[in-house]
Amino acid sequence: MVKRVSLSGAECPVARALDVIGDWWSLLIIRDAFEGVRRFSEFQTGLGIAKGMLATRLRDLTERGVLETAPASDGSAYKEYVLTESGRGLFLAIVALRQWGEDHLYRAGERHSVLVDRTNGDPVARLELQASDGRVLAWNETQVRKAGEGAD
Amino acid sequence: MVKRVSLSGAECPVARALDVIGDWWSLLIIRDAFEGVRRFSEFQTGLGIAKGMLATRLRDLTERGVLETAPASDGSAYKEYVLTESGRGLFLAIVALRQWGEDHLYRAGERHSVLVDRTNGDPVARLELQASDGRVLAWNETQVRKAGEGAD
DNA sequence: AAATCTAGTTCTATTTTAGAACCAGATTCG
DNA sequence: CGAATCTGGTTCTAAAATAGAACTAGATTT
Repeated sequence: MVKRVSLSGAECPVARALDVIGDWWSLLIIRDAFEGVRRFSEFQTGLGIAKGMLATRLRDLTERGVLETAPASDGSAYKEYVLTESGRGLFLAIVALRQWGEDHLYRAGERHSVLVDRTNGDPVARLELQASDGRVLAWNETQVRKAGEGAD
Repeated sequence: MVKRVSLSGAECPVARALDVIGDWWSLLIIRDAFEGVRRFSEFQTGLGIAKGMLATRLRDLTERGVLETAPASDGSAYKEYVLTESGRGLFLAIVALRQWGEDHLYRAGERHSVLVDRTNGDPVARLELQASDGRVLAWNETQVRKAGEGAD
């Protein structure tokens, strides 16, 4: 066997993104990082993940530039894992998954957490895809232009 | 061993979403479905996925309500896999991953495919998260309110 | 100084994956 | 029509990933 397929050379950005964060745990780790989780043990108990898995995921995400380590903010000799600029860029991907989950994965009456505006506590708006002129675009009003075709 | 952890009962919508589409191949299958791929063999050659994997992924996604089967549109006796309403709801999640990949996973000069407005060929705008009143919100201006806290 | 906590590493059993081989029914070719 | 081929799988095996428990070194608390 050749080893799990790598998509890191793909010309499709979706494939490359999944190559970095497309496994079971990575996006959950990143979600927790957005909510302020920083320490190994916090990730571990919060996610219920095996310590070995967590250690390799944190290492991989750090190597890939999504997380970075920093000295612990409480002054102890331990380290913390925080999102890099690149990692923070995943915010909208997580919000999009959240909105899809809210819409399709809860039965009526079932509760879920809600993403709110910190200044006033209101739920955030739904994401929308817009054209360059601001029109809202549905999925079937778009198209993928392959690399190298037309203007680049 | 207990078997791969299930997140289907989580109170976090992100976790439930990942329970459905959080594996290696599902989002790539869905991405291809958005681009018009419908037949088993099209998915198989396009993705380079093993047939066994593809068969179980298509079955799982169908059971979970992301895809549905339909008689082949060319009149043959075969069937096709098409996105359900729920599956089409994943469009923005894929767009968000695409934009992140474009921003962070290509070196200068490397080409990638581009999502464009079908009516005029212009690249689509970047996704933005807005507050209920339309202000653009950054990740650190938001907060997750746990299920059951405050208004629900 | 002893006890405990943190952040891992290592080990094993089980599950998942990749890939090849096989197969039945549908379709095309001669 | 019958033979060859194509489609959409299923089954098999070996390799890799995962879960979970046990162990450990260094930091911190008592």
